[in-house]
Amino acid sequence: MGTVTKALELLNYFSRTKPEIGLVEFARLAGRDKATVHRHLVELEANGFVEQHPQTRAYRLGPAILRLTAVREATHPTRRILRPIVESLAAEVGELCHTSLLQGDMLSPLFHSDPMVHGTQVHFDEGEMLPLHATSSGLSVLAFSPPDVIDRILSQPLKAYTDLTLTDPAFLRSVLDDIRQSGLCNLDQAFDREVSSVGGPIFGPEGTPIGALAVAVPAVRASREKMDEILNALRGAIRQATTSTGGILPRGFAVLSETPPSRPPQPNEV
Amino acid sequence: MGTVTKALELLNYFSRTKPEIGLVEFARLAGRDKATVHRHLVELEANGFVEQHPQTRAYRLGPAILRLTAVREATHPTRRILRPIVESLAAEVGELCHTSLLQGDMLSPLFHSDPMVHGTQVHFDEGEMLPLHATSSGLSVLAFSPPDVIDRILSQPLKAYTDLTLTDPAFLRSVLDDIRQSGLCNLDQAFDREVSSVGGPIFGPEGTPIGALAVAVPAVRASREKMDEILNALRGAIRQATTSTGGILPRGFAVLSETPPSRPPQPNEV
DNA sequence: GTTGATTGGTTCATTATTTGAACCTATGGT
DNA sequence: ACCATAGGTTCAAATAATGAACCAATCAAC
Repeated sequence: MGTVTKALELLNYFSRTKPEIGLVEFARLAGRDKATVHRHLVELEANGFVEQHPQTRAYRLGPAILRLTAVREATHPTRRILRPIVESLAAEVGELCHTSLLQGDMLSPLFHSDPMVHGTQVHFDEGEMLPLHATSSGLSVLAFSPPDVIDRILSQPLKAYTDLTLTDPAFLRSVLDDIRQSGLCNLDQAFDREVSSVGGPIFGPEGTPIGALAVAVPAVRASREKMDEILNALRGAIRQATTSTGGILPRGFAVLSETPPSRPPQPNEV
Repeated sequence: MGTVTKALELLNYFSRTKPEIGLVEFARLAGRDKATVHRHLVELEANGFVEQHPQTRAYRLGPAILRLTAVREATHPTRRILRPIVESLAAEVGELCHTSLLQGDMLSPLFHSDPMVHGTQVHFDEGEMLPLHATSSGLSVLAFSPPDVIDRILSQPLKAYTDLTLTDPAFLRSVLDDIRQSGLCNLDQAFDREVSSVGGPIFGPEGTPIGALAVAVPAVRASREKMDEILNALRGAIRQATTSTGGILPRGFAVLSETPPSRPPQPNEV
């Protein structure tokens, strides 16, 4: 592992619940020597990726990332476009909805929207990366990814996040086949013991997935009817998210998402 | 210079006008060997800081920065708070308004808003860092910075961006004194030959500047009356930006910004 | 106060990583 | 068929990263 990666990995320890981290704690988290971590933090700070609280001397994310986001969004406005789609989907189904972008072999959460219409909410941490094999977002992305990606992911050890996480490669392949049929993935308590989720892929300009859109529902509220309703709403949001970010839906996908699942085809329809 | 810095500096070559950069061009820009740059890009890509266009193989900013921005904004919502302030100021004065955050000895642009009410606009590149000595934003930040920072900045060679850039340390110190009196800085064509600008500091929780808010006006439109009007509007925006991001105005500053410059004091006023 | 525990930070000889000239391959233009 | 330019790789030489030990400051308990 290169020095650059070691330094950049430090940034991943920041999260919504841990926005400031001290030197010694960083060294513990990263399992590296204090001196090494300090050098890395100094370099990150010099480049504005972290900044130091003047009093506590703890480190937090710096202004450089905000500027870089502004630069990327100016020409490639994924975030600006996806936000209203996520928000209106969340409002429509009344549940927490989130979107994430493919980053290597994980999904990098972009943001979420929680309409807060129920007493219990799903906890969602924007700092936590999502695995491809154990989330509805991840599996829906994987289903439409090139075969070599699928082979690579399924050949490595698959971590079980709960007792319901699917870890058998052969069974996962059959799940991926189902997802390719329906276009979406419904996963029950595979990543979080109390959450049932529905996810679908957002496609890029080459017709391959660049990210995902998903709805997370507390398992206690996840009735069959509710999940069907969410699946329908999600289908539309997926289409919209893909086309408005400049992506193209793969051939089969467009057809599937045109057909409302519960509506029988009309004979005279054009 | 450490390896981490060399890699991170590559990200600074991206800008609104240059959102994708190829390997060889990167090597030219950075003045480093192609092999070195390639290794750095591979590491940045592995961490999601850049991604590669599948067809052209050019590199662009990656999804990791979006996630990190989301994490920072969740607990430290500078961007979300400053946006409406910048937008309403831009609408009020009818000119391009921008905000930037202090990052080391430079200002890192956060975003800008252009109301587009005139035929000519100021060009503003979010990718370009702003120097402290040659911009109204920078000088207003410098004026309220600790003496050791002022000494450090003024003792290093000061680049002249135009023939009107102030580069004499002694004269700059007198300018800083004036800025401390008025709270704001009005600078004419010092960074861009065709732009006149007015800037003021945004203060952090310790009463030291964390960034700046500024209005940029095409020099041809920069009449005395217009600039005075802008100065007044900016004063209010500065107060609002500082307090709503959790900062505190330094002692003298609060008083100054209460007093409209062109209004004579009333004798019976409390 | 004094002690001890914890934190941020630094030093420098040892060690491992980064570096870059040369090389390979693919593509596009003439 | 040729040249120019692009992305990417190799491996010995050069350089930068590493970490155990050390220093200083802070804080809580006694």
